[in-house]
Amino acid sequence: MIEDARVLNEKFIPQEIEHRNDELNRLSRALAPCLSGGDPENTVLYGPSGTGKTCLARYTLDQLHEQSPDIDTQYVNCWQNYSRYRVSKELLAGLGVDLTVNRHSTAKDEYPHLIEEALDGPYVVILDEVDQLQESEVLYDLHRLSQVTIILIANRETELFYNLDERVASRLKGAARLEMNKYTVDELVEILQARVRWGLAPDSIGPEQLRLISDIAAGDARVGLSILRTAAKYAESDGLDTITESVIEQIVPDAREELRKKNIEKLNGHQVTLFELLKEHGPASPGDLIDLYEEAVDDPMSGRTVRNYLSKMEQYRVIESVGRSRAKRYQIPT
DNA sequence: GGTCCACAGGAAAGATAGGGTC
DNA sequence: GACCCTATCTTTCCTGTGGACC
Repeated sequence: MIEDARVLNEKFIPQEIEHRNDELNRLSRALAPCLSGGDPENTVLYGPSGTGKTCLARYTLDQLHEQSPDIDTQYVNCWQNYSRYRVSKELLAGLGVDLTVNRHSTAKDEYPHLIEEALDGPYVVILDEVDQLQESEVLYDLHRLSQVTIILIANRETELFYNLDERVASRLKGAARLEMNKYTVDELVEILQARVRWGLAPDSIGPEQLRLISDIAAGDARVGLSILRTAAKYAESDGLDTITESVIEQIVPDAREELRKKNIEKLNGHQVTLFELLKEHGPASPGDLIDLYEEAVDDPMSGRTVRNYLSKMEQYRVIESVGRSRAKRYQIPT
């Protein structure tokens, strides 16, 4: 049934972007001056997860690079690369420079100079999940480099600017803004139809089943793709010719679990213990959770560190919190 | 309204690891 | 090998906030 598994992967960049024509045109226009030696605009893309922000940005950069191979581009995920050092390292890697060679003898203030030295023309970079950056100075560094154009991707615009250093925020206020809204059911059906055309055998899933997946995904293309991918794998392993509604309903919990597992893999041992405790004991206050954790492990981290862990786990969407202050409880998302 | 307590999170300092330099 | 420098992680201390209770 599965003819090209890559197509069903959320990281796959399609040949055409569906239902984002306006956003695509605006982003292309903002970057177009790169091609003529002009002054491109920095851009902020924001909107809920699964609305195609990353896909749109990467697609646009691929097109730009295709039109002019002299333009360097780089994608950096700030969730994994949250410090000034890590972002700079990725940006230098995009220019063919390995920062790890001099890692322990390079002052942070030297990073922008190293990037400037390595530049040989326009450099367009995507900073995905930029609201996860812990050291926003890197944005200040990049803003000062005239050859660098940045595309910032975040879930909420207000949170992005709220967390930024004042001087960085004021410099980015002039950047172009593109808001990406959730897909409608019809739009998501068409997006999934295209993936089915490219990646699955003909007639392996009908429009009614795709509509059911889109309904369940509630405008989130990432969830929709995960359900489609899991359903195709399930049907294939069971020797079925088509993905039926009962298959879809059966695998939805597995598809959601698959998405959660990807995030759990990013946790350290202490964080996994906290997750398991929460799964075992149900909703718990931070204080109770810390008590349980201290009983469960031989060499526990301090309460402050555990709070940092819980905060990070919430950002990973592995756990969620309800209530505030004393009424606050952590729980596993349903 | 005042007090207590739990919680969140910032700041500073300490510990550790590891590469560069002499 | 000793020392220096840097990144990263952790801990301690502290302040601010908000709910519960009197």
